[in-house]
Amino acid sequence: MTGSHTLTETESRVANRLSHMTLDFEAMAVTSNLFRAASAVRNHFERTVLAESGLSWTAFVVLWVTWIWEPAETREIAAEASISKATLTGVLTTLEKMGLAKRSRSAEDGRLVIVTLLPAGHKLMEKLFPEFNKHEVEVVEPVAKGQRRALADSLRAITAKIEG
Amino acid sequence: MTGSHTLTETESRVANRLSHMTLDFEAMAVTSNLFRAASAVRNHFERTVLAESGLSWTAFVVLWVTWIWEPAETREIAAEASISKATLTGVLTTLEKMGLAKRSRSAEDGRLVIVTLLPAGHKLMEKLFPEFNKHEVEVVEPVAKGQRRALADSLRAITAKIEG
DNA sequence: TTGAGATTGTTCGGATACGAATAATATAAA
DNA sequence: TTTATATTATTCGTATCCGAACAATCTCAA
Repeated sequence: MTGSHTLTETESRVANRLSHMTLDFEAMAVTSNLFRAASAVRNHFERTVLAESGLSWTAFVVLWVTWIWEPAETREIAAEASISKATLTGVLTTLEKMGLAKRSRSAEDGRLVIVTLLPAGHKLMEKLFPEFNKHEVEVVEPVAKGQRRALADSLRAITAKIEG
Repeated sequence: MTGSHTLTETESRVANRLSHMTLDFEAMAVTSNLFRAASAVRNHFERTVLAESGLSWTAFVVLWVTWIWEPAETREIAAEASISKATLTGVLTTLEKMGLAKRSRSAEDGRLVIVTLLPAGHKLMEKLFPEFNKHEVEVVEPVAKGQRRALADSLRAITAKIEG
């Protein structure tokens, strides 16, 4: 836990502040823990597996998506990486500066930009991704094996509901 | 889903790229969906409940933590909000500029900075938080009622494992 | 053919976001 | 008392991150 306060302590304080209101503490606990977990995992990955390559979390995700779907259109990448087009522009510039990926104009549609990995990008991902997955296993380890699919399903359901 | 590709399609592509490796797709699905969900929820909240107040997600969280624990030390707030001290400095400046909170030096320990809410901050949170919780309920709605506690517990376990 | 409307990537402005270095303060031992 | 060590918030540099405005391109109806 980041903070020094327990969940029940927080809930009781909130209840005091809003004693006249009916609040759904279970929903609160879900979103609250969702962000703590996402933030903790992201920082952990950036400080361990990704640190040696000098990649930010987002840079890695963009690289990964490109690696899987290449040649990939930027709009695809942005959607798959859950970032805006504006953000992707900056991250792609970073990846180009690092010599890992490159942009090229689409021949069919002059508006589109196509992204491919350079040799250094391929080499990096082939080394990095297995390590990354090992850390993913570690991260998920405290969740009982029989619970992991349910966890992924619940998270996917939340995303689908919002974005659907 | 943000992207146009299904999960199995992605997995099969990854398997092709790394057919010589043993990968844990279940762990991959958990972390992947964790970030999609967190990102989707955050953006949804920023575009709906928080948009009218002009608050970013982080600014809201900092405001909320302060509201609950006030008077609060900045190190407490940073830990509770899962952000670095450096980030908090900037966010607090924003909140002060908006007239919602204010800083003051601790009398006992000259190194510490104490944060309290201004009247406008109190008023805003009393109005905003119930609305926020309503959206939290909506977000969690697609997860079966009996599954919500398990979801929160799994997420908390992941955070604890990393930060413990 | 042309011109209105839609789509795409980039730019711009402003707000996070973090690690490292820093200055101020506190605490401890010598 | 003084000195070394530790702790705190801020500053600095750099990299996201997004919405809005923009220019380039495509589409399709008139």
